[in-house]
Amino acid sequence: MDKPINKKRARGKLSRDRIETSAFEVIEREGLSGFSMRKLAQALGCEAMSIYHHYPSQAHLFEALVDRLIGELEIPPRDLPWRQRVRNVLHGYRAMARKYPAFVPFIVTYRMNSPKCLKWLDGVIGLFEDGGFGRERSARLFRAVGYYLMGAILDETAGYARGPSSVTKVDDEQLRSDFPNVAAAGPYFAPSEFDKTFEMGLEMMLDEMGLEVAGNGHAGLSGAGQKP
Amino acid sequence: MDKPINKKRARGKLSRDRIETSAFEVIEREGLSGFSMRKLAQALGCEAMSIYHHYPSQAHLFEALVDRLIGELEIPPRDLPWRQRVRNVLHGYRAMARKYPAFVPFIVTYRMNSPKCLKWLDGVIGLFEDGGFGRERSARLFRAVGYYLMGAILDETAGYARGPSSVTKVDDEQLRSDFPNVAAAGPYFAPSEFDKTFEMGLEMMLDEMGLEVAGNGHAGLSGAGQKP
DNA sequence: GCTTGACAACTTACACTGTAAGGCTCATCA
DNA sequence: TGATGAGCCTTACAGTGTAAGTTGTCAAGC
Repeated sequence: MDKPINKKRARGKLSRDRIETSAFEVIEREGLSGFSMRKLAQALGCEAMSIYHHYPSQAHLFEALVDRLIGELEIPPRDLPWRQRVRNVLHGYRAMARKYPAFVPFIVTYRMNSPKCLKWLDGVIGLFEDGGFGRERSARLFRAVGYYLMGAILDETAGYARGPSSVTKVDDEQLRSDFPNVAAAGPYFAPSEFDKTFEMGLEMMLDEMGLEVAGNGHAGLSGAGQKP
Repeated sequence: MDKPINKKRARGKLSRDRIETSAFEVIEREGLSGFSMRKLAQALGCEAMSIYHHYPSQAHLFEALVDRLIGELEIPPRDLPWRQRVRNVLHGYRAMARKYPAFVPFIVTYRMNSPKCLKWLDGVIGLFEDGGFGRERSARLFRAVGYYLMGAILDETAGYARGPSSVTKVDDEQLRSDFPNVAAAGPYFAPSEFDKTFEMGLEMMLDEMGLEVAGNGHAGLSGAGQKP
């Protein structure tokens, strides 16, 4: 009774752009595990299989989603202080993650290999090399800072503050009596504290790297430092 | 032709212990997304629905798996130097993750709230409080170090070194010419470098915390330091 | 030994998933 | 005008988690 005789095909209705935009919406609305090609199709007003004319598989679609997000990120210009450039890169990534929280679990487990993603990766690693640490140390610092960033966005979007995902629950009273340290730390795990905690950890790592670059004090200002 | 007339029920064959052990095996063999109740049942030599007599849902089963893993972790004794205690906790968690790499994506997105997990959490937060940072700083340092750890085990188990998960691939030649920084950093992203990179980042964070605890030098030896 | 009850396994069934294979319609071009 | 192919739809299949109901098995009480 829904669509009586309207057999007209909606030609040209779909496009990669429209599909991807809808996909983000469905993912955020239904959650990553609640997403399905059929729900996406419904949001688009088409049949599920129509999407397969634009992407050969769901994996290809998701890959396009990552590409779109990473493609919007920028590498901070070289005329900024080095430390500020690193901050900007991390904040940019984190902002993207917080814009699409439901998609984060996919992002952090996705191994990027598309040109768009590699270009961004190349820029970020280059940024670390600009710090003058040399190839090896740059690579490792990039990794270490990346670990921190991935863990942070994961916790901030899918973490404890969203409530327990476990089925067996411990109520507040028992928490306070049996797990006092957790109870005491609880307030600092709240979403309102995310920024402050993230900055603290980030500046810790930057301090260490600054120590290294400048030899002693907290410098690590700009451009390419000394190479070993 | 498989089971001709053998209608005998295998009573008491199943147990939570046996199911969980098999579940870990199936997860590691088939991957997290390849896991299913039916495959688990097959590994156990029973029907899928029989498992539901021991766990009301797959979520409950997975929760039990996390509980089992976390339950095996230990809080390092207080007579060890503080810095060593932190190292031990992180190494313990990381070793667990590397033992069940396919399960890691679930672990890092799981919000623990069972008594067993909370007990461990309480111990770890308490360990940070033993560092003498005070409640707030302890909570934030716990979080920051946790971010680093989660990101690390995620990359080491599900990360780039396992090969790209993307569908569009860039070959090595193009990588070297178009993304030289990535190509140069590549060797340091290999699994053989995991330990070294992890230690570097960990010691960086410990150094910062040591600086804070001791006031200046790299100390932060043992027990409860001064509280602000 | 026989009956009874509860427990632990099995059977069936349903709504949902991704997607392979093929069909239909229409704009474009020869 | 007829052919082509792009763009969407239909059908179908093997897989998923799990609700509901059934049946085989064993221990306890008579």
